[in-house]
Amino acid sequence: MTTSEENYLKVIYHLSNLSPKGVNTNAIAAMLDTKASSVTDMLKKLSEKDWIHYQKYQGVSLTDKGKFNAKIIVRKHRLWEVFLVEKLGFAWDEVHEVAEELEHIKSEKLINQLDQFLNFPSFDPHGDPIPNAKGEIIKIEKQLVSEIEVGRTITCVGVKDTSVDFLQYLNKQNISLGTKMKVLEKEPFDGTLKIEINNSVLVISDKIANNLYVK
Amino acid sequence: MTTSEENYLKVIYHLSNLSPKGVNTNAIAAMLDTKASSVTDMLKKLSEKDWIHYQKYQGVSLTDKGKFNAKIIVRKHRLWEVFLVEKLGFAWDEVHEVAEELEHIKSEKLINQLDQFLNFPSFDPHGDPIPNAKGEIIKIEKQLVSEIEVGRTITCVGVKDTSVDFLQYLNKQNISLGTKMKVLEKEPFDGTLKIEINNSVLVISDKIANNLYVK
DNA sequence: ATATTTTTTTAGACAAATCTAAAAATATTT
DNA sequence: AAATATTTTTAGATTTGTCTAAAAAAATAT
Repeated sequence: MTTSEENYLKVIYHLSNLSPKGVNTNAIAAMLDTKASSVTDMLKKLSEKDWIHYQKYQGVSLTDKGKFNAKIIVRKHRLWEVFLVEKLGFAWDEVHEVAEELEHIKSEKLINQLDQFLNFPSFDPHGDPIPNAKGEIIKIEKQLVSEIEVGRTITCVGVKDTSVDFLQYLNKQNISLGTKMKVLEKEPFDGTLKIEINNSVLVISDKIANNLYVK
Repeated sequence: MTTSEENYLKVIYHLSNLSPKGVNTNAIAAMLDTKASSVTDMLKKLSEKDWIHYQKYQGVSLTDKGKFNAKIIVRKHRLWEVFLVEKLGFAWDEVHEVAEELEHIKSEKLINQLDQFLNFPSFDPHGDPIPNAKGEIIKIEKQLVSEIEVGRTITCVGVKDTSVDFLQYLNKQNISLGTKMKVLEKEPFDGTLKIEINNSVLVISDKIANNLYVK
């Protein structure tokens, strides 16, 4: 399995969660910052190897084999992120790029020993679940801040967007996994929220509220 | 710098220590398990980038820039080997292949944090010195067992050959870094040695004696 | 239902790294 | 010093993953 093939599988896996009917060529191209024609070429190859169901013009979905492979790549990515943060002192906004490279290292022993070394973590530094060696994932119930009714007290358990910009915004506001907050007020017009954090009041946009998972 | 370019630099670096006059195309091809014509192609490219001195038919040597880059790759390789052995419980004969992949991960922060995490080790699991971030290497005086005169007591400090076969032979004989031994007898005909290890006597071939470093 | 727009695919080209086969340069032998 | 052998390079082809431009299919709008 080449690095390129792995990247396609991973992207199809992530997009499948959003559009279970079938993933579009253009969506894949956008995620991988490449051209639709390149995607079509690769889809043929992945289909050849029985990792995706592919019919011209119909969008794609992962086969069981493909889904398992994708989960193992996600597992590797997230375990390396834990390693970078817990052991090497990286911040949560610094890990993605490096993990993108590390996830392609090919050694089952490496990843399983790493898992053990990290004490079999269930979640990565962004609150995303880490598949185990069999590809199984723990799903926890979590909601976006935007879905919480006024008055509830909640705990931050993850982020939807993992971009550097968003993570650094959260750093600036002293919000991290485990941070407790209370929804004070909701503006119906634009979805802006007033929340209480660390005994002070913060106004957040609907875009922020739509990218922060809480419980 | 591509993975392929990095592998060429590393091989030229290692071969330069053996033949300081200039490294041959064929020698590089043999080390990289590729064809001489492929090597020539790459040598032109590396020369283009000012990492090697290259003149047709004359063999190559590293420029200062090239040598520095090579040392950083070696640094990465050896640090990862330490990580695999010390933190993930790999045996010294299991680390090479994985480290060959890990050495190509591109992040200065990663490698310097890893260095710190490992407590700035000076030697890798095979006793080879680890260049620091500036590319500086500590050289210790070490000799091959084959060069030791009869009667001396010595300590194993490294291996020349790092192949799985050789390392597993040493495992089998309970020889590792730090193992003390005494040269009891030398057979002039074929270089076979009798040595005392852990209060028992072991006969080793000249090939073994020529690949074990001691002090 | 037809026209228009958008999405997807095809056809053909390109760059990187490799290969084979043949030519050129160098080294070795007689 | 000439003949032979070895090493190295060149020329041209191949593979992988990508690209552009154009064609085909599907979706949307009129």
